[in-house]
Amino acid sequence: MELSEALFSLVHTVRINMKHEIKLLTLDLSPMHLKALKVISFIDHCTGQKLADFMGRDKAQINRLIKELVSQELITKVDNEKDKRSQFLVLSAQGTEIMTMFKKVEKKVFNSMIKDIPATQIEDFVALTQRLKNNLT
Amino acid sequence: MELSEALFSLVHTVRINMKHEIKLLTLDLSPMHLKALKVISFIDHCTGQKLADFMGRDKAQINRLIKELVSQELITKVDNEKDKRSQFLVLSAQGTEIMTMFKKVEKKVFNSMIKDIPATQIEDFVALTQRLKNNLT
DNA sequence: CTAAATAGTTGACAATGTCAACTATAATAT
DNA sequence: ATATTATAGTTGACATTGTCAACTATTTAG
Repeated sequence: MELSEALFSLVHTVRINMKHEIKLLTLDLSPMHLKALKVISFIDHCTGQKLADFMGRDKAQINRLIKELVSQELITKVDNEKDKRSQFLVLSAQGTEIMTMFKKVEKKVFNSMIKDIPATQIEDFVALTQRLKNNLT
Repeated sequence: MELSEALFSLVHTVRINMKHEIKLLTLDLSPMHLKALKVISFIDHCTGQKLADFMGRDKAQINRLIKELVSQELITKVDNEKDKRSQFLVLSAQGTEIMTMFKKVEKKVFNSMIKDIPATQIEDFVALTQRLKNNLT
């Protein structure tokens, strides 16, 4: 089987599983909001612009998304002293809690995925994955 | 690095690259339409229902998507003699042409990704990818 | 210091996604 | 065989998400 097909097929299956598990959490959060929260927690000193760039979306939409996350008290905006045009997005206690739940679910899915594979083999796999990524960026 | 992070990060980078390359094709086709076309060419004897299931979307939306692809003459509907409720979706010559271009772009991205990796290592990688997938389904 | 670039904001609108109701056909259980 | 239930597709109304262009405030470059 081709690498492209194998890779997309795996990720598709992972996504289906994640989607199912996340539904069980009944988070009352749309997929976009959850994804944004994830990216905010992932990117160092995340701003609206960085979020828009990473998600490959229009900044208008991202701006509204941020407003909603702020009004839901999942994130707060912190002034950037170095650049007064922008503000940093940081998770609130509640936002952090949701990300913790999310990561738990992610771990559950990935653990069942690697259940019978030796750790060294997974380490090699991760190493190659990173190498492949570096070839593109 | 965690497997989940490595995997999502790789796929994210691949998607960004693919998106960029596809833009250069100036296909005049929305992302959804292209994705649907891809799934139709991928799934054996694809019907509207199968397409909706695979894409994890509402069948109402999928139905409209199909109508548009038909009116753009990228696919045709073929009656299913075994089940008169459903019709098979098949690519037209033009739809096939677009998929050929798409696969070419995909190959280009993946080739630059694996450029310096021995073929046997890629084969092992693909094998493990499939094994991981089977652990989830 | 001026001009160009960047971060964010907003309004208007377009594309995508969802829900519920409906028809036609098929599968299942008496 | 027929009544019941399930499935494939279709449609209208509506909700969410995504895009474009114009604008302000700040920063950077010439």
